[in-house]
Amino acid sequence: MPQEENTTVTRETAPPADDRYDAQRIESKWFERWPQDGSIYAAEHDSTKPKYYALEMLPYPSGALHMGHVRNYSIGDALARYMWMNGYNVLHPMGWDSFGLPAENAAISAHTPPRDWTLGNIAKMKAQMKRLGFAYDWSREVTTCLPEYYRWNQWFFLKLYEKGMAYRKQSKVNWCPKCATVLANEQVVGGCCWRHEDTLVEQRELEQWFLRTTKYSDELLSGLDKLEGWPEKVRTMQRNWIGRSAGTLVDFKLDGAADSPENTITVFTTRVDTIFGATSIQLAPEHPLVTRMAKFNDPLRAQVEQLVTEQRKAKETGDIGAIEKHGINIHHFAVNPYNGERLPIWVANYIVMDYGTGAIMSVPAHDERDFEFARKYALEVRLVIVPCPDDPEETVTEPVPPFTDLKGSLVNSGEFTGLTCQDAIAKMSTYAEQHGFGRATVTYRLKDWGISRQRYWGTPIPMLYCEKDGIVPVPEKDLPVVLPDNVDMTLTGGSPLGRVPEFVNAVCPKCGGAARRETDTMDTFVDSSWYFYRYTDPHNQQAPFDSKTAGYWFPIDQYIGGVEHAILHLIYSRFWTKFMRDMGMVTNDEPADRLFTQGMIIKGGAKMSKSLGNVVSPDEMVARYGADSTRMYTLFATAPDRELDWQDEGVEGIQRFLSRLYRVVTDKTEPPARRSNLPVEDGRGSAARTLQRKLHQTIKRISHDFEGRWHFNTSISALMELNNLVSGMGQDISAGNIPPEDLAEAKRVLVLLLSPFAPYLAHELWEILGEKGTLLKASWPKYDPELAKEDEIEIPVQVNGKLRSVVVVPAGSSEEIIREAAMADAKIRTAITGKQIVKKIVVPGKLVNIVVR
RNA sequence: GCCGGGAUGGCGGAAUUGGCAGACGCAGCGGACUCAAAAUCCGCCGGGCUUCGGCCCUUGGGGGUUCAAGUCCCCCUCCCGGCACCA
Repeated sequence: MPQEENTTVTRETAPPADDRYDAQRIESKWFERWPQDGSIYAAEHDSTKPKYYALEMLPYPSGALHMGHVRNYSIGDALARYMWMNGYNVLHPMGWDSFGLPAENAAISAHTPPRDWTLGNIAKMKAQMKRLGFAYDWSREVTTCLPEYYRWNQWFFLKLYEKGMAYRKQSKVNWCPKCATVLANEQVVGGCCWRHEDTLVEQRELEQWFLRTTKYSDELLSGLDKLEGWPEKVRTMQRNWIGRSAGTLVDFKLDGAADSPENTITVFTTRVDTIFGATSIQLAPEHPLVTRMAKFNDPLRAQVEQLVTEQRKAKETGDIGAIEKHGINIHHFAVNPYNGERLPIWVANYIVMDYGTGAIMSVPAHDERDFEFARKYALEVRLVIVPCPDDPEETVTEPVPPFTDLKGSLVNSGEFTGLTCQDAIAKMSTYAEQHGFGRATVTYRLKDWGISRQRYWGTPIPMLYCEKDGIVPVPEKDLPVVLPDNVDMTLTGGSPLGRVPEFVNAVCPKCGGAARRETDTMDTFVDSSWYFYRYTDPHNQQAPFDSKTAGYWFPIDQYIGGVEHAILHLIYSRFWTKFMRDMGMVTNDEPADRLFTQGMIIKGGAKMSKSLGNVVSPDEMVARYGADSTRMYTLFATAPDRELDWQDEGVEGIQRFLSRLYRVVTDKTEPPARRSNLPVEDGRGSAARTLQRKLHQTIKRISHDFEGRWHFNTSISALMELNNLVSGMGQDISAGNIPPEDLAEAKRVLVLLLSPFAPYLAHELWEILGEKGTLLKASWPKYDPELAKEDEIEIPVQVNGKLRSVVVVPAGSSEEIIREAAMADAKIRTAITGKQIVKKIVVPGKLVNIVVR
């Protein structure tokens, strides 16, 4: 075919650019038009409007956004936009959790200074966020690795130190050999490092800085009950983590030894009521008494060491719950202070040192583990609890051990015989206290937070060590202690900062003599524990933030992020808020009123990962389908809290939908000047009424989704239904069955409802419709419940619970009318012919069921 | 072992209070447009039977409550997440 002809054909058939939805054209146009600093999304300083603080968890600047981020931020952005349209003064900020190990690793492998690497990544990711059209006020951007921010970490550390909430202690700590640093308990997952899931964590003895999180153990726990806007799952995880356990401490004296603290074994038990059934004492292999006794006893030491090794191995591999119980009888005895009985002391592999006191009383009759152990070594099983039946008539039979039920009463228990278990626990604890050999106590799994890290890329801990004055805090006026540049990062052990003399060598502020700087840096979870307060007052030079300003914005109305932070970040943040409250900096008890945890994204049944090669890149999706389609798909594929199974074809589907919507809104078909079929009375024929009803129903559904369940997948379905209806009404429109103002209203509403999900296209269409005001602050449409109601409804008619017909009646019809309509229906008459009607169930507005025999 | 969440067409999922199971989308099939293809538009689309009127089965499995169960109750299987000899 000749070249010229071909060109002509193309010109004639290809529609002008504006007639087709062209995501790239529209998105680049609006990208240029929206200010780069996000100033159109700025919160108002002084506002009579109600406030709304919408917050998404800030990312670590790894170099590129992944789909999980896109999902997280698409949810938050839709919410923020919805709130703006509802007239709220919205705070919607973003920042960078930018300290941390990957920057150091990059420095080693790519010879790029951590700072350059990090800031470069931030620039890339910020550009991605802007391209995706997220509505952030960038003037409030917080970057935790900059001195403007981390100086306040140091300031907080000084305050914590002043209040005795930060302290230094020597202790066994978790050490990840790959990270070459200490980890908090929260960062150890199944015995392995949270960042290196194949690397076992070692135990090392080190001097560390700790924050006294345990001061708030009780409040952190009880506060969970009030956090009704948090997922039950997260609250349960935190409860488990805090691990409160009420029990009794009981001192057992070593038989035949001098009366001294070292010769006392304190056991922790939640069931002191069973103590008359104790037949041995079990110690953890690492218990101090065991260490002492084994010191000059080589055979025993060898045996104990084996138990220790075995226990550690089991702990590391996570099988501690499954190891076979065994132990060693060390041929010493302890005295039960309640009855003076001598109990043999054993060392057992199922007793761990880091819970309770590392010593238990073994009650085989009333504890499954003790029972298992006792059976192996043929130890005595002595019943001291019998069941209390609910029905007093029931005869009490002797239980089969191990009987662990708390619904029982005591037997063979001296003066406590006859008491119920609950009563006995209280009375026996008091008894122990009165006689000086024990007391009621509460233990927690939650430990103080070790924050020292032997790494470079973190906040320097503002402390000095002076030969003369000991530990001396850096004076507030000398903050920030700036992280030096040009630090050798190669992994030779010890803190990299320790190899920078200009940093280490300092002057003692007390005596003016030489002092050494602390060379450890802070755990990066310190940074994220309070960053959201800084957003409210990001440029403050005098304080982390102004209390009044924070008081206006806090608590966060909605916090959105991944469930992987359910424990770590969210417990530390709650702790920090409580500390700041007690300092008088804030008045709220909790940082966030409501929390939402979005589901993971998977592809082909597996988590996206480089090794599986199933990673979907946001950049690629945006280039291929546009930001609107990409974002909208993450909301459409499933409800936001569920796992999302990624399918590229699904994004195409959304793109097709946006194309159809574009066509519907830009369609120029005008109704004829003279209207034909419009009834005079109510001004609306059935087609017009159908459109009107659907319009109001759609506004209702989407508004409800925002206010309640957040099932944006059904919001988008509703939008599709509305769009399908309008696009199928071409004939009615050209025939003049739809009043032009109704059609215009439908298009307007369609664009308004679209805007939280697909802001680029919505802005383009808003302009095409000739709307003047900014879409961002246009009013969210209101629905009229009357107009949303159906005029006629279909009532299914069942016979014996099986669908046999459907009758149409006016909405709101009485039971009587519906019954008659059902009975008059031909199909129903056939179905019930020759049968006896037993019952007719008519549920107005719902259905009819005729029961026949 | 304990706690939480889940299982619905070929696929992702809907069904808000016990009331027509399968909305919406994807894939597939058929048709229109086209020389053709893509794009777009229209129609069909859980399974089985059918005399084409319909009939029967179907929400992981088994039992129950009810006129009526995906939804409530009891038992069981599997999957995901958390905790775990926690004394």
